[in-house]
Formats: sequence, structure tokens, C-alpha cells
Amino acid sequence: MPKKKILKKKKKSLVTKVATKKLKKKKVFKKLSFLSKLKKTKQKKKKRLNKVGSKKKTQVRKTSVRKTRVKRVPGLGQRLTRAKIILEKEKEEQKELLKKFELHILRGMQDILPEKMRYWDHVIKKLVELSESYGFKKIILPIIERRELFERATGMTTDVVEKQMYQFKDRAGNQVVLRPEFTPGAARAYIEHGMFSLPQPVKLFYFGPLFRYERPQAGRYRQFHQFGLEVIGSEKPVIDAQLILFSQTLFNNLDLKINIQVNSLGCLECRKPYRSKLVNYFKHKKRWLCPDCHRRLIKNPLRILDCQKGSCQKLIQQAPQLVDNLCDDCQDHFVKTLEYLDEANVVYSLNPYLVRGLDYYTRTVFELWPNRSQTDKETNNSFGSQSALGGGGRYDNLIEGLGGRLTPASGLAYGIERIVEELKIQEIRVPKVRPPQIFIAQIGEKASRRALKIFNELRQERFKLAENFAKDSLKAQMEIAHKLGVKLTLIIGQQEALDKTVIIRDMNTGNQEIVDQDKVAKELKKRLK
RNA sequence: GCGGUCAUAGCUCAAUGGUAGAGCACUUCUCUGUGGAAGAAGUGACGAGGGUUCGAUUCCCUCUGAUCGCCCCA
Repeated sequence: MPKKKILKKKKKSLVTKVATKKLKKKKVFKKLSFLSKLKKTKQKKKKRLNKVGSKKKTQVRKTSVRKTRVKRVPGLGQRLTRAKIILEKEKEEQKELLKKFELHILRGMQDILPEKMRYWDHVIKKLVELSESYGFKKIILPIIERRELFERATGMTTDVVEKQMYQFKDRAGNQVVLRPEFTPGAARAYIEHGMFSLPQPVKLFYFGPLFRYERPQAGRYRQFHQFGLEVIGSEKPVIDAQLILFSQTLFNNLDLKINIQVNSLGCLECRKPYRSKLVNYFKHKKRWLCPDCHRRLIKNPLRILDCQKGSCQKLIQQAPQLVDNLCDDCQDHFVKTLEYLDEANVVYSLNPYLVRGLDYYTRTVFELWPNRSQTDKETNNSFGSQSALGGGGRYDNLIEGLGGRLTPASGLAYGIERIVEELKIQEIRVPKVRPPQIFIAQIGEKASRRALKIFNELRQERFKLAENFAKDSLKAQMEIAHKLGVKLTLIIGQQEALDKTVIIRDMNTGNQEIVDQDKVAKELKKRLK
């Protein structure tokens, strides 16, 4: 409080005479407006009081009116200014509180409210069911990992590691990060727990939040959620095909239309010569490339293939393609993968320009794009084509690179937020949470106690119940029961509590029946059949 | 990190250089023990800070946030 006063004094001394006049005027204006407001509210209250019909309440209110009337006679103005001062103080205090606690969710974060949770539960339920039917085992990985893990696995030059990690020192001085992706953690766990001594390949699935510090926009958050699968310990092409088949099945189950994009990046050995070939090609045509691609030419030339700009597109179409430059082994691997896909009736598009952003990918890579050419036009193309719902690929060198044995592996991940968003865009109906069948209404304290007991008994009998014990009036409770769409309502009043009975009301017909409390469960079961 | 658009009640939207309205939602009443209907009333907002002005929610600037695009990714 004293600080405020000092500040105010300082301000006053600084402000010129004109300004003080202004301030005074301001205050006068405020006073006037405040007074008129108070008068208005008082008039309103008067009107209200005159209209109130019920006897008891008017009596109570009348006394309060008398009090105010008596008080109003001496020095109304002073009282009002006092009230005004108190109000202003309260406002200032509230403002200060708000300044102290920035009551606002952090940028890129989100609260997932019950209404949206329906969609989440639906997606995750399908994912877990399918994963388990494919023989994957669930694991939970830590949210915090050492920074070096991602530097070595994801790649030092990738944007994810370079710019987007939430990083800090823990109390022991370790450089740690909030995980920006799952695969390195899974690989770490595989090595650390000696999973190479389990029957190979090891099939794992997981779900959880990931963190990337970037600017949020359509389908992109700083804390987002992925569901992922890893198959560690086999280089067979059938594994890659199986993961892609999994994706097709999943999106079929979710009724989402998607487009599967497939490509092969080759192994480290055949990628090097291709890379220099590509650099050579673009070097001579540098001036037609966009500024971003200039950067990519040095940093990650493969990414140029992914550029969407018209000028670059022309060059890209004539550029040497990865698929033509694979070594024999990689060629063979890719062809076999595609053969498996054809055999399993998977619909996919070959996309020679598909390049995934993380360093560890080798051979097969794929992405799952939403397919909504029709709805896109209707919604004025509000969503870009860049928002992949999921993606994955082979990472044959990652485990070795982290210090494990040479262990080929393949994996994928889906963005939950993006899938949920896509469900809404494609207007897919998600099963609603089963509504309750029975509502328990109570009137009066005694009945309320009895109702709580009955609620618990029926809950143990596995009835789907609803109630609003917080409400006193039966009418209000009936309204809620109606809104919930229950079939039956149990009504317990004083009389029923004494008689140990319950009224069962059929909400469709309006018929009511009085039943002993002991026989309620039986009666309910009969009626719900 | 860069650029465009936007910011009014819990939600969807109005109006205005003289401190703000509606619909839905919520609470209460008409109806102190009975839902679907109707009527009445109530609660509740100009994102934050500064400037211009007698006066700013409105005009200008800064910040914050949202949103879309670029970069990148799920």
C-alpha cells in the first residue's frame, strides 16, 4: 500500500498543471457516471422489489429496503463516494493480482475439454485395439531425456534439435530436454534393457505428449500427442509393408479418407553418391532456386525435392531421382516392399519427392496425408496439403549410432491432434458416451440422505446413473433428467423416505409406480430390458 | 525466426468518439413434490499498457494472445 502512495505522489509531481486539471475533470466525470449508475441500479432494484410476489421473500426484502431508506437520508453523497473508493480499491487489487499471476495458458498449449475428449478416446481406443491385435506391446517412456540423445539420434542439423527443443539444466546440472519425438527414447530403452536378447523383432507401441518450441498454427501445438509403433530387430521388407498396412487398416476403421505416400531414401552408402549428384545438378541452376532452397543446398539438399514453389518445381521434375540411384540391395528391398503392399491390397502412391526431415531415416519412408479433395473445395482450402496425419520409415543405423549393436528397425507415429481435427473436417460421427439410463431425484434433507444411499447401492449393481443432489427443487431435477435423456427417474421425497419406498417414473409415458426400496434393483432391471 | 488478419458476456454475434445490446447457456420466479411449452427477472464482457482528445471499447503505437501462411514438422 505505501508503495502505491509513493508512486502516486511521484506521478503527480511529474504531471503538469494542465494534466492535473485533466485528472480532476476525469474524476468528476467518473463520479457523475458512477452516481448515475448507482441511481439506475437502485431504481431497478425498486422495480424488482415491487414485482416480487411471494410473501416470505418480500417481507425479508422489505425490511432490507426500509433499512436502506432509513440510511439514505443523511449524507447520501458521502456514502456514495466511500462506496466508490472501496470499489476502486477492489478493482486495483484485482488488477494487481492479475499482473502477479498471468492467468493464461502458455502459447501453443491446450486444455482438452470433455467435449473433445470423446474424439480422443475414440481414436486412442482404435489405436490400442489394433496395436494389440498386431502383437505390439505397450511401453511408457520418460518425458525428459538427455539432450545428447536427440543430438545424436535425430540429428544436430535438424530444425527439431537445433531450434525447437524445450531445454534446461536439472538440479544435478544435466542438460535435459522435453522429448521432441519418441523414436530415440524407444531406441535407448531397447539398448538399455537388452531387448536384443528377446525374440526379434521387438514390437512396441506408446502414446504420450511431445514438445516442440515453434510457432503454433493449423494442427500444430507446442505440446502435442503422438501414438507410435516400433519394430526393432528386423530388416525384412515385410515389416515396412506391415506398418503401412496397419496405417491403412487404422484409417479405414476410423472412416477417414487418406492417401499413403511411399518412397525409399536408400541406405547411407547409396545416398552419399546421390546426394553429390543432386548438389551438382542444382549448383548449375542455382539462380532459379528460391532463397530457402539456396540454404537447403548446403544444409540438406534432399529437402529441395520437397519444395512447393513453382520455379523450383520445374527444376525438381528434371532432377535425378532417388529411386533411380538406389544400390542393388536397396532397390531389391524397395521392390519387395511394394510387392507385399500390392499383395495385401494396400492403395498407395509412389512419391519420389517424399523426404522426411529427421536424419536417421533409411530405405522405406512413408507419410499419411488426408484425402479430402472434395471437402477442401467446400471449405475454401482452409487447410494446407502439408499437414500429414502420420508418417514413418526405416531407421537401420540408429541403434548402432547410439552405441548398440547393428540393429535394423522400422517405425511410425500418428499425430493425435491432427487425426481428431481431421475427423471433424471429414464430419465423421464419433460414438457418444453412453447416456445414463436412470436419474435419481430427491426432495428434502431426509430424502437426500436416503437417495445417496440408494445411489451407491444401484451403482454397485452397475446401473448407469445420474443425479444432481445439489439441487433442491424437484422441477429443476426433472429438467436435468429430461435433458440427459434418461428412461427412468427415481423420485424420493419425505414420504417415500419414511415409507422406505421409491417412485419410479417412466419418462416416455409419464406413468409412475411406487416400489419398495428393497425391490428397486429388480424392478429397474425388468424395466430396462 | 519472418509476414498477413483478428481480439466485445461461458458460446455465437451486434452497435457506438459520450463507459455497451441480442440469441443460446446458466440461476431464480410464475408453479414451496414432477421434465418436454410459455412468460418474467437476474448473473455476466470492451485482452494489457501507453498516446491523441474535455471524453477512447471505437483513432494511433507497443505488448500479449488467437488465427492463417513461410520455415519445419505430427
